[in-house]
Amino acid sequence: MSRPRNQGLETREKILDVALELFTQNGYDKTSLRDIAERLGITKAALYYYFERKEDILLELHLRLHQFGSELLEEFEEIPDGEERVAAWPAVLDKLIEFLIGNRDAMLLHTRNPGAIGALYANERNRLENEILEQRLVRILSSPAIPLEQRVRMSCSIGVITELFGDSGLAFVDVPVEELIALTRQVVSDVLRVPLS
Amino acid sequence: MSRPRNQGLETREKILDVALELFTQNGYDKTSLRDIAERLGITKAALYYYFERKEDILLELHLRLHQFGSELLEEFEEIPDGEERVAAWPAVLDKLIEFLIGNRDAMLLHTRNPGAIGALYANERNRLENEILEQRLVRILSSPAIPLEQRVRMSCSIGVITELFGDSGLAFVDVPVEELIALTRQVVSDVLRVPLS
DNA sequence: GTCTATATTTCGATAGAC
DNA sequence: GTCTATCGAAATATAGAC
Repeated sequence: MSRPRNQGLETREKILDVALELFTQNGYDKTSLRDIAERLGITKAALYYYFERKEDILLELHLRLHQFGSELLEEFEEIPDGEERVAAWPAVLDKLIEFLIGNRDAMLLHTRNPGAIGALYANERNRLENEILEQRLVRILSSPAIPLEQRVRMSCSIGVITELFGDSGLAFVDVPVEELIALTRQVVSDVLRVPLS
Repeated sequence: MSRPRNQGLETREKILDVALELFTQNGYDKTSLRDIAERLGITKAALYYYFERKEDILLELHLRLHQFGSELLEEFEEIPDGEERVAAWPAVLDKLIEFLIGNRDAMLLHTRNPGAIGALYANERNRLENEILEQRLVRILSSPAIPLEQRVRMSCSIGVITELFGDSGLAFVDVPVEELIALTRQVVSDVLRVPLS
């Protein structure tokens, strides 16, 4: 029967939601704290109760993706290097597709604000996590246990997915999502030269 | 024997060159007119002699790409719709690869400044040209004379190229450019399910 | 064509009342 | 938790001399 005490947390989440939308739509630099505040019906100053700096809002949105990437890599790294990883790669792509569908805005935020995201490197925790994630992916794609051509194809497969569910998707808006996914998986299969699950 | 009177034009070109570099490197919003002026050894105010507004510099850089895209589309549109266009698509990709290699900065300018580029939509001429170019590409990729799967593959092939010569190329810096191009063409060939020239 | 000087605007951030 | 009011910095843009 107690009145919910989490209004603060709700407001904080709303700030992040609105910020994600505006940062994605209009760009981080061109989105002022005033824009965010007005959308929420509060004032600019109120935002400073929840976030010390504007950058901290972007940072929190960014670190969410680290979580997904890290978990995905962790699963994959448990697989022995070489042929087994090549065989397991399609499953990684499936999970990536699923994630991109559910987080289009979050992905757009990054692809459309590389400068602002890059500035987050000033944050020590973020820089460290980024470097580790990149090293882990590059290590996977640089393995001598996998032929160069196959590694290029693994990289290309990521490109195909990000393209179709990113900018280029405009031409196929009429195609049902499920059919588009099926076609994507088919193309990815050809890129990897192995059938998907 | 007459002293060249085109110093103005040369300065104008230099402004565009420096602007392209700084916009690409540091972002459009984070590049001030002062930055550009100082690099050229002139003052901020002098820039206003050549360009009425900062945006006009970006606009001129942008419209250059319209030229390439329009010419590429024009060639392709002369080909009869259907099988013949499917057969001609690989040649389009070759030209695209060649262009991307020779204009990496110009491409980076766009991919890294979607907000600023998007703001150019306020310019009537630019908005018109953009819409026409997009319509022309969408029309090509929407043709009922080409099976859906093939059209998706045509779209994906663009994605593969932009990916490998864009962000994802980091993992293969040690691979010679020529070899990387060869591998790219091989993957593109698989995506399209036709051999490249 | 280029300069100095300045007007004007916008934004991130802070202080303090309620 | 939210507000009003304001500061300081930086950027775009303009005016007018040379």
